[in-house]
Amino acid sequence: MSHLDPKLADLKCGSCPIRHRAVCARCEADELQQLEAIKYYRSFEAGQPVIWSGDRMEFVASVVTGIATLTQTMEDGRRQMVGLLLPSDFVGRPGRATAAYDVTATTDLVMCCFRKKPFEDLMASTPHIAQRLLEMTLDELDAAREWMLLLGRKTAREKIASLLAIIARRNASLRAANTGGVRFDLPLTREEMADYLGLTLETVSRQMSSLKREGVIVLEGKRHVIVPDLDRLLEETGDDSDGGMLN
Amino acid sequence: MSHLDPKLADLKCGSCPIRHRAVCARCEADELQQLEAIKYYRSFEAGQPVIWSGDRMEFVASVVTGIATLTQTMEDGRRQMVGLLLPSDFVGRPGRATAAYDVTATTDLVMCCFRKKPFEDLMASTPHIAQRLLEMTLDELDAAREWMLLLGRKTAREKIASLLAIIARRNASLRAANTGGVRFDLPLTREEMADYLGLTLETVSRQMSSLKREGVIVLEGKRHVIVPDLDRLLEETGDDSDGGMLN
DNA sequence: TGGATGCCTTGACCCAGATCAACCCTCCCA
DNA sequence: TGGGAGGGTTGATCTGGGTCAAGGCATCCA
Repeated sequence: MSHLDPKLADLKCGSCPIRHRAVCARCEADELQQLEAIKYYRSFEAGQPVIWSGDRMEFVASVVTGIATLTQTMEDGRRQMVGLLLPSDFVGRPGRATAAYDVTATTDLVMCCFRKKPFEDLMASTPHIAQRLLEMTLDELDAAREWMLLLGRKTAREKIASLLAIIARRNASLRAANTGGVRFDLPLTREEMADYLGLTLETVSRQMSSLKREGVIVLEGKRHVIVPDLDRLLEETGDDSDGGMLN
Repeated sequence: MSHLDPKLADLKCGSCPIRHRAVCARCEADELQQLEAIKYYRSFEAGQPVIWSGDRMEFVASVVTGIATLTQTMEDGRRQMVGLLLPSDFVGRPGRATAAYDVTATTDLVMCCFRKKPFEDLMASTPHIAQRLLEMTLDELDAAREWMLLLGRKTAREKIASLLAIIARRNASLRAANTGGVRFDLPLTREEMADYLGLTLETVSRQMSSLKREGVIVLEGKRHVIVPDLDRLLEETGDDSDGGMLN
């Protein structure tokens, strides 16, 4: 769930036909060749499960296009989303045999998979890859910790604003013409938003309505969001105004 | 905040006088020698800050003895603890110049520090170290995600029980004589527990009283906890009964 | 063309946990 | 030897967000 670094995202990876930063960034010819040999693509339709918690997991992968979610479920059905995988994000854990979370495609999804065993071997012999993965994992850890603050201490309104701000940031390219605003499609249903934010879907709906009523956002249909003034939205998140001090 | 692996924790690391698994586990003679050259110890008294969010951070480190916390604070003072560092846990991020969280010693604390720049150089030349760090970071990420479920979906009582269970697990060696129980000292004040669990200190106190009233725990003084029946406590956590399926 | 299904909204009510406040205990040191 | 600071408990009350329930609006097929 690390935030996209545009420089890395735009690296075209040698002969790899699709842009993604997961493992290829900075990779050199022979490493790349070895990666090519063990990689394959899989696609999923919106709504399909990628893997269930506890299943054997024979690969690690990175998202090429589309969006997937990681969720945990308690026996009584309470659900908490613990990660949102956007293009270039990585799933799977070298050294672990089974999946720890349910992974689901929320939109149509293409993933670039690497068979786990050869990937691990490759990692042992090429320090670049372990270092790159370490970097990405540390980004994810930071994102998870930011999310802990949200879950533990923010109000419902701040949670919604924070989620919108994150999606807006990842879609920063889609600026509304010549204004300080942004527009984007929500990739999540109200229920999925609730699962991510530790709320109920009714509360999500009410807070969206409230932000709309007060002009912080404009809704076109249920899913398309226009943020006329990004700073106004950021004020609602409860975060430090300076946007964080990562790196 | 990864959970202690007793096997690794007990590795005595070559000439390193103090047991900790942070970087030394499995290390070989020359790597070790290089690590030795850049390491030094620092100690802190209970309550002292180790570093503030935003400060320059010239080292990475692992906890040798004692307990430290990672916390985030919002401008209006709301606080959320995002990590609990127990002996053998690692702090700091190669490749980042400033600290992202407040780090505080909650008990007397000894840390084994490595100067950052030479540590990064060493990491670049010795794949073991990056891989070891990756493994540890993935453990922390899992722990963070488990905590997200707690913060987002568990009740106050389940949160308290979960925290007690985690501390009990890390102190599994201190089993109460010949019973299925465990005893340990709480390393946190009620307020720190609250900051960790996303609650207020009053709620923490009330739930502790309630667990005590119902015999799930016995309190000797404010801080010493006896868990007469660990399974009974685990039932209160809301978690899957099978204790998770890590690895 | 009409109902069924999925997704979303809104209202009425309730309750877990926050807030506000009083008080207790223990340790410290003036 | 007393008072004050730090930590903890408990009670009374309030409220944000959960729960329950009704209905709206697309889209999809029969």
